[in-house]
Amino acid sequence: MPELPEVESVRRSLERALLGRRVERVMVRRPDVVEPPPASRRHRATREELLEGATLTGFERRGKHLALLTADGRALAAHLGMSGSLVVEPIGPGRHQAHTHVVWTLEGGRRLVFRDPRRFGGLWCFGSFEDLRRCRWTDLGPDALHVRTTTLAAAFAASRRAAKAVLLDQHAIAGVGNIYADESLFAAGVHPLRPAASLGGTELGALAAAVRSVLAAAVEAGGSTIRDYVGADGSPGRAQRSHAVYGRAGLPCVRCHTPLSSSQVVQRTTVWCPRCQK
DNA sequence: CCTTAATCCTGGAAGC
DNA sequence: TGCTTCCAGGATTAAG
Repeated sequence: MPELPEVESVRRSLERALLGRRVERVMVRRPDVVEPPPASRRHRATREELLEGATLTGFERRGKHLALLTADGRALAAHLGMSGSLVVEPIGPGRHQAHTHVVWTLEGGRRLVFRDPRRFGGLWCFGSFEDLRRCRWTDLGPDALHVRTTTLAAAFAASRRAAKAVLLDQHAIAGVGNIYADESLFAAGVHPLRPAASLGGTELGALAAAVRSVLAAAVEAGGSTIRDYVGADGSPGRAQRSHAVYGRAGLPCVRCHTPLSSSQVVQRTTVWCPRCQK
């Protein structure tokens, strides 16, 4: 579900709500969504490893990956998969919502909850941000929000795959998923099936600029809510209102009114304008 | 390298 | 109304 803009929106509201807060207690309701540190892989993660007693001092993101950092150096990696959410909410009476897997009770009377119905996401415990980066982030390409034309050009030149496949490849550029790959390709006028290495300098510049501006605009709109995404404050995003192609197969192109085409590309539903995208 | 298909899951929507 | 099928913001793995 969440791509870079959704994860960045969550990061920002976690920072706003939780920076400097202390975690009083952690409750794990589904241990299998949590992976303990590499040194103690055969044990379940302890509450300490899940940040109990720690003061939250930083919220970092690379691509679609989040890291929660604490004053004493502990670090928790989070990935939201297709349906995951991290939400800060008041502590109320009654049962937890379905699929609430981990609950952090915070000083000051609120809690942070990790929910993930499909459980494609997860949490990974580390003793330091260094360890987290080494274990979880080394294989990620540069962050897509600020991707440089030269970076994109190098990745495209080195590949014999379709343009959309390279955009979706987190090793090449981190953060672009199915929605924003289609939106960026449309904004740049590039057909999703164009061989990546066939793009010229002007096209690569346009595509890199499109990736940056499409993602930045979506961040500003609080991300896209297609089905169930909510930010850390529980509110849905608004970026879906400005989608030009995603979810609009068969509808008229916003630029030229030609009906949008759709098919499977790299196993993902892909929508493009047959006239605007060459 | 590259692509394809299968896999991990749940739930909402569409189809009959 | 109820049952079945398909589909979904992701990512890894094995097979060809």
